Amino acid sequence: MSNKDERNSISEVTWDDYMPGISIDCVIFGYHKKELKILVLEYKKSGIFALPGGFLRKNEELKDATERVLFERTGLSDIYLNQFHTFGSLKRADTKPMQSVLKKNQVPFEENHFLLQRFVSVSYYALVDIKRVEPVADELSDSCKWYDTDTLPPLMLDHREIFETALKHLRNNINRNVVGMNLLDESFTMGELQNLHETILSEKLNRTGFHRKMMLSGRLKRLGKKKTGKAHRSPFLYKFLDA
Amino acid sequence: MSNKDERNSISEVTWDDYMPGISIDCVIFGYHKKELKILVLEYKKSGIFALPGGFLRKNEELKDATERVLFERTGLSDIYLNQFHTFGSLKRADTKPMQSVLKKNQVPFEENHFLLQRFVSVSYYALVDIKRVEPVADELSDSCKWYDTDTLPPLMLDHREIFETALKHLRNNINRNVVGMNLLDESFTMGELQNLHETILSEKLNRTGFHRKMMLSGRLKRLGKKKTGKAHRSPFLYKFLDA
DNA sequence: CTTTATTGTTACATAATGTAACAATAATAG
DNA sequence: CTATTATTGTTACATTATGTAACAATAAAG
Repeated sequence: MSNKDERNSISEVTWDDYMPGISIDCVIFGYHKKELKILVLEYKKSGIFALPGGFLRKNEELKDATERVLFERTGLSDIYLNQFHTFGSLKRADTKPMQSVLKKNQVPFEENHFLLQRFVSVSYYALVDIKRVEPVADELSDSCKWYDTDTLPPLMLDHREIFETALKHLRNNINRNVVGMNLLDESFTMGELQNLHETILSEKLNRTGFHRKMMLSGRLKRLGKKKTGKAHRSPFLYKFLDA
Repeated sequence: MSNKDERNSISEVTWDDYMPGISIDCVIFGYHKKELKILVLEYKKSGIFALPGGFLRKNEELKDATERVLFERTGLSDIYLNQFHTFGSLKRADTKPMQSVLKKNQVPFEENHFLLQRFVSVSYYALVDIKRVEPVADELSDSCKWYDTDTLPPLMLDHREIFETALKHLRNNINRNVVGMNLLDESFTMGELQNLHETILSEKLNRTGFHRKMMLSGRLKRLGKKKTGKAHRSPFLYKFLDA
């Protein structure tokens, strides 16, 4: 199960192998106990928090680069990915946070260090099964952890805006089954699916209407019943038909 | 009315002032006589067609750069703009078409000429009133013209894919009033609005249903009647309330 | 066996949408 | 002036989707 060693193996690659000016940022959503969470990095002792990100190699497809970044942080390689926006504000040109990070890491750097430039960030959101993820921090960070989206720490640069834009797109996307397929177990009860929708939308939904809509959508297959051990009728299990 | 002289004034700016590796491509939609059109550049005598595009200056906001590009091609500065996707395929790294363009233009170039690199393209679509546009070609092109989207010439690199993705996003966006607001005159009849929707969607719509839906949406204001000179009841004029 | 909690189902009201018919009216032809 | 024609605005009704409440089923606990 553990592939942490293989990850972060950028040793043979130098900054020269990367496209300048282009970065990739990822909002990695997970779901557990009625809470929507994202992965956040904390840079070593600097109190600076950031979204997981990376850069594009000169001979690499944009999507492949994103999958590589995601693999390095999560250990997963079959992840649902959605490119939702590219951020190019001049606010992003402020290199002070990254200078502070490099100092804290005692990395010697010149003014023209690769990390100290303006990056235009192509941003993706990802949906993952939180139980399959083994978060690993990158070289400059000492933690990569799940944070409840309701209580995020202050994020560096425009990363808060990136997260909020991602959430907006996720909410618009919630009717596609990929959302359930990647955030829930393979099989789930109708109640669990409704809880997921309510958490993402921050809105209570009507039980009967939700049930009917899901069944009429034709995207669910009903499996057997699930013994919950609770004192009431046992619910059916469902799974998504492939998109 | 003519501001063609002020446009294309990049004389004081050198390639050094631009971010490397990042380009901006624009799908500029217009509408005339039940036809959806886009602006396409033809490079001088090379038979190579491309979407209007440009580059991002080092001290420039991404959106400002796009508005600058649009102003240079159309002369308009108050344009509806939507960033819909960023294209980073390795297919884009093929510099042969651009080399051919430079040769045809008798521009001497080295292998490391700014235009001969891999660009990641941040792409926008724009909606404009075709009557207000005075298309102007750039230095390397000899024409910038409207083409019916049903009969586009073959486009360079992945520009065909960029156009198709833009059209998909426009179709999803058609219910926002910006679509009508920027592609039609300020006031229009219900029939003209329906024709626009049908053209964009490539689909016949029901007249009664369309009329009712538009009126119930609360986004239209009914003005006076319009004399058409035709032998039938004269239609009302409508305008969009501000979004 | 009764109670309790939650799920599945049915029923009915309301709203949205599809479709057809009809009424209004501006120009034209006689 | 009247009838005709073409297109628009409106109304009516059927169909479908959605909101809401009531009821039936049932697994565990008392």
